Amino acid sequence: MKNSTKLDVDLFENLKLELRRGCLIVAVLAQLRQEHYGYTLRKALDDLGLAIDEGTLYPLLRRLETQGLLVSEWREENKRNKRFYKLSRQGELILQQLLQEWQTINASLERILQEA
Amino acid sequence: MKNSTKLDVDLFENLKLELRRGCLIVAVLAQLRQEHYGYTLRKALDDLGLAIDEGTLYPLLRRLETQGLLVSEWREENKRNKRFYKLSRQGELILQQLLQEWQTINASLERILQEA
DNA sequence: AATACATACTATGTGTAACACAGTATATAT
DNA sequence: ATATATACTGTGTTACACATAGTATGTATT
Repeated sequence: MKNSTKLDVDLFENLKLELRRGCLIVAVLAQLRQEHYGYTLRKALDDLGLAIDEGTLYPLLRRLETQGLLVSEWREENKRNKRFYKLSRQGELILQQLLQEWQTINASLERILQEA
Repeated sequence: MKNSTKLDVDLFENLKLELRRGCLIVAVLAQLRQEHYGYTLRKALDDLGLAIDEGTLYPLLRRLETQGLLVSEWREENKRNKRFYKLSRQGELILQQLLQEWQTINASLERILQEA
């Protein structure tokens, strides 16, 4: 029968996804300091423990390119066409700022955890 | 004239908000190991460097209660009625899991950053 | 040579939730 | 009497993830 919608999905899974969401953007930007294309980028993140669905990663890449953080090139490699992405100049700047924010958040969370 | 929509808002601000979003949930849950009401919870988070808009915090609290992670009580204190929230049993469990996930993400991000 | 599987990306619909903005209301200070 | 801080509620818009499905080519297997 299996009639599962987003509603039945395990509550913790959803919260975990929400927690990852913002972090994934940082992870993607950081990875793209070196050129990658979607498929291997996804594998790389997966290996690092940051699994991301195709239907999430590809739209994210396009969105980040639209926002000017990435630049891409459609190129042939090993007889196959692939879209290669890498960080733009602006992307580098934003990445640095986001990493700083990340530190701040980390510090805040650690302070909260020490409270109780 | 001022015709600002979400689109004109500074790009970095949006990304920062996205990064915070998931973390805020963890921060809120962690803070609510001790009872708080909305207003002081917000101030506390603000002091920790995790500023959150009223229009974001209150709906979040209601949502987390609906999901069973928080329990609340409408009570008078200093001649004013306030809604006091605290972590439920299930909330404690979820918080522990989310903190674990947080460690994992942190470790992954650090590995990425060491790469280049 | 046919089939299956891995690779690689695209397209569309739906649901959720943040955020902007505005509103309600009481206590305290000036 | 008025302003300000406190404390919460309500509504609409926008944006994005995720689910799902589709397209298409290369390589390995039988």
